[in-house]
Amino acid sequence: MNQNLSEADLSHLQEALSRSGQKVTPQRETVFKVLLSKRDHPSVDEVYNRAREAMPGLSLATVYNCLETFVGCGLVRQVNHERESTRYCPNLAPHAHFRDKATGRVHDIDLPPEVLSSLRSILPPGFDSETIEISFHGRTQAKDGHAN
Amino acid sequence: MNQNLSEADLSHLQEALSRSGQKVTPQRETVFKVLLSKRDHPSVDEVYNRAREAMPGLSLATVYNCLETFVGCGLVRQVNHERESTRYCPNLAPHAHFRDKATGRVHDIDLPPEVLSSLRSILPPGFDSETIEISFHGRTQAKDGHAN
DNA sequence: TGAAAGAGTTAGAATGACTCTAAACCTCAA
DNA sequence: TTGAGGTTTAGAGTCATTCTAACTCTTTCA
Ligand SMILES: [Mn+2]
Ligand SMILES: [Mn+2]
Ligand SMILES: [Zn+2]
Ligand SMILES: [Zn+2]
Repeated sequence: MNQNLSEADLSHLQEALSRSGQKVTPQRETVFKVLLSKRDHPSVDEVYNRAREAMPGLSLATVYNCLETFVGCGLVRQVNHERESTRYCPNLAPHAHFRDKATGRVHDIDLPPEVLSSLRSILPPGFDSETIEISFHGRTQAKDGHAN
Repeated sequence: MNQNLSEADLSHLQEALSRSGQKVTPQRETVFKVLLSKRDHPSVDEVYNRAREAMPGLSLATVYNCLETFVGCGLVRQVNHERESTRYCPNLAPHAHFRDKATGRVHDIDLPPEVLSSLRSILPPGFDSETIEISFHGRTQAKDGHAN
């Protein structure tokens, strides 16, 4: 949970921010690192709590601001399930989400191109989709075993 | 927007409610009728406003209660898009939702069985899904023409 | 050097969809 | 009649999120 952002991750951040005229700041680095180091779709509060370990003065408002900024420049995706609080996901590959009814945990489900296009194909003419959100809800067999 | 519930719709309501030990009431009939008569995925407030035309004394709390009851006995589905307020849908066939970026309107998109099963097939072993939610977000060509 | 500008951060207030509470209301069956 | 239990209701409460306005930091250039 410590260690700095890798050179590659930092330039990814740098790149995406400057593309929309914004700057890398210590707060943004910290929040981004939190998202990358444990990809369990944390809520704002979870991000806040984790980030404060590295940067105790960080405010909740800033965490909201950073996350909004990241979403705006395509660095992370928001994940919503029903009316629960919004979670954040730095996985930029096309994927669906599976929420485990029992634990509340959210898992990434890889979305193969052919499934994605079969989905697009159900849209009638005249419907141009920019984003698709797919979320499963159910149970997982408890053969987990790893921390995370 | 007036006219009573058809015999068939009323017994559908009756049936579903009694299956879970609950009763048909004038409020539930009114709210259910609102959902059936304009299937545009209204929010709670929209349902409330429409329902009060037929039943002026109806309270917002009761609308929340009725809708929760209907969801509980499988008469309607909740539809969420990002953090917007929850909308309600009486279409029980498997379908996805398309939200028009420009108008905010939500459209039903029919979901063929083969697409549904291709979706289920992306789940790794051990993941048992009870519900799938699919929502598109984008624009529609304005060749509408009908009221509703 | 030393304002001034502008982006970013912060604490706390405000918002709003939703949920809860407790009293009133109904219906039905002793 | 009475009362049990489901339903409805107004209003209070909750909580994630957004807004506001003051503060800080960095950059620009007189
Ligand atoms: Mn979702
Ligand atoms: Mn949705
Ligand atoms: Zn994800
Ligand atoms: Zn629908």
